[in-house]
Amino acid sequence: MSRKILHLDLDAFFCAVEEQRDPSLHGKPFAVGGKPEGRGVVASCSYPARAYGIHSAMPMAQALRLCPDLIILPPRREAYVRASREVMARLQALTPWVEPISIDEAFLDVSDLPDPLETIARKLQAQIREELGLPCSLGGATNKLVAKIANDEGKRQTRQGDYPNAITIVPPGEEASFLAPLPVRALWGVGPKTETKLHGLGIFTIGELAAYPQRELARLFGQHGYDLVRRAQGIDNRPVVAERGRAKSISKETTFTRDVADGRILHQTLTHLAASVARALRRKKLLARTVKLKLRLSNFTTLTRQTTLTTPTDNQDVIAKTAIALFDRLWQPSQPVRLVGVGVSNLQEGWLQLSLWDDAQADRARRLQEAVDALQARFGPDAIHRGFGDIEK
DNA sequence: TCTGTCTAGATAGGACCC
DNA sequence: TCTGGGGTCCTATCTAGA
Repeated sequence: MSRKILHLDLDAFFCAVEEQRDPSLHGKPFAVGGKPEGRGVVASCSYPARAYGIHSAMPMAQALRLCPDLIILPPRREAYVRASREVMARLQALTPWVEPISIDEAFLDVSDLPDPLETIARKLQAQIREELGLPCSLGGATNKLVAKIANDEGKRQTRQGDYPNAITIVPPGEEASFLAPLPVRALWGVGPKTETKLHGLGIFTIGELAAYPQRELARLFGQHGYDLVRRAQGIDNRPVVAERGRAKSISKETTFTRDVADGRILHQTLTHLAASVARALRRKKLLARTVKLKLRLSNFTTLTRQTTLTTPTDNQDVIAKTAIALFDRLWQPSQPVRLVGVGVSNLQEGWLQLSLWDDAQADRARRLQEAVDALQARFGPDAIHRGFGDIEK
């Protein structure tokens, strides 16, 4: 018995939410994203804007050149998160097997429901449109990979200029033949680099990829080669996972409007980013052991440096000082910088040990730990070997 | 004490996704 | 000419310890 998997994608999601707030936007070319003068890019654009060749991730200045009348709206993330929660709640009411993959996409395993996939998809689409006023498209198949590609393909084939509201179902047994004529770029895991390499081998369609000797692809691409062939054949046994795991990393970065070569400004920016990362850690009740610095130079070269602390932290001073120390070792004074970023990884649940202590003990331990962190940030990770774990009550 | 081998973890960068 | 931000995963390389 084959599985019944749906992939749901909210059409031009940010724009659809903006249209709810201001219905006069309907039918007009508009985009949500950063300012054109501030190196901003398009996060989402309306379907009338797409008719001008505008697409997401395009620099806003370029979008404006393609469509001088383009209306530009700043992103309102909280509104999108609220709308997304409403949608996910509808999906979870239908089945517990819902895997959100981003703010506007989710997989559903509806194998337990008696109706055919297409009927389930139509009901869901109508419900989300009627109850929330949001357009969406769905793809259905026996696995996640084909459902997702079916949805992308269905949306691509609908008429331009309006929300696609597409529903595309691939019946069991037709996975490989559905995929075969599509370009390799349509396959998950094939980006610009892999696409170029595959073209170099004379592989342009998924069907050609599926028929290519697996051993040869494995030699050229390693494990990735095996995975590519299996995907090209429409094979994907991954389950729909209802619970998403804890975050593995948290990062904040910023691109300057103009490249910056002033060390003082760069240090200040790193301090602000570190504070923001620390706030995110505390909000999620997490501690991090690894601090990572990201630097992008004028020529778009991206450099990263990271270091692992002996004791995990959510202290903004420790994160800032560690990031700045990494930066000072990497950056040559007066070198223009396009972007700086601060990230943390190696995350663990925060302050679990303290749950057994009273408030005064917890407070003393916290202050002691912060002193340890500060010394470590100043003198390096090896400065103190007796960390939190050795502190006696 | 020195050297070689294996392994695990840390690090840096690349590719990809939305 | 231009290329955001926030993630995940993979690979190659280096290093420290057994």
